[in-house]
Amino acid sequence: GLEEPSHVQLPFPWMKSTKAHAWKGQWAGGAYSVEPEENKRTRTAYTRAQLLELEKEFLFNKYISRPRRVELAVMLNLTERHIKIWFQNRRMKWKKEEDKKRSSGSASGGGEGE
Amino acid sequence: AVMILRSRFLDARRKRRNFNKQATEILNEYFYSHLSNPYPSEEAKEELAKKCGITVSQVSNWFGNKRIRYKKNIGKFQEEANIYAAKTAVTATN
DNA sequence: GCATGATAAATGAC
DNA sequence: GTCATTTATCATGC
Repeated sequence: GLEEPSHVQLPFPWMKSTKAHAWKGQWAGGAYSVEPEENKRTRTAYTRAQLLELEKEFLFNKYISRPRRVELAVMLNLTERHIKIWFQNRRMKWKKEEDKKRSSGSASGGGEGE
Repeated sequence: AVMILRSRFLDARRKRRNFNKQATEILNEYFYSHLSNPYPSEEAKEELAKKCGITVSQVSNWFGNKRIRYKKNIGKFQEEANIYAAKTAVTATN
């Protein structure tokens, strides 16, 4: 017969996917009815040329203006949203790198380099 | 259509080394004793980092990976969950 | 051959 | 806008 799970793992809220749940039902027959793969979150793979241009622009300034963003979007065949998000992520990365430099140069220890 | 080309050159060397068994032990203990909400505060992350001998970023990476991989396949981690559940009779009520 | 840590798009809270 | 996080993907370890 069917074994009854005596202490089923509670489906805590954090275990639910926020958007585009790409995986199949984990507790099917239980609490949730997870849809099959709908729209998988697409991860755009930027080309070398695109990244090069973006990096160049970032070197020029960390914040991109709206007009320039439109221009760049056309030039690189990307959406404005792509550009916007790329700059946001790039700034975070930059900040992290700067943080690392600072901590590495001052107080004892911290040399986490290669 | 969005053509996803695999032009992944060496953007960065993602060198990785596995953590100590002891570090993994500590991280897992925290994870399974806070399974209802496995999101350590910044303070908790720092403490874990110190105890494990790794950086705070590495702690964040570990929990990020653990959460997504756990919820993607809960069954796979059931055995591990039982082990750590028995190991720590701790109040997980945050 | 998958397990695992790191990186980077993409999302969402604020 | 920042920023922690999610998610896919990558590179490595074993």
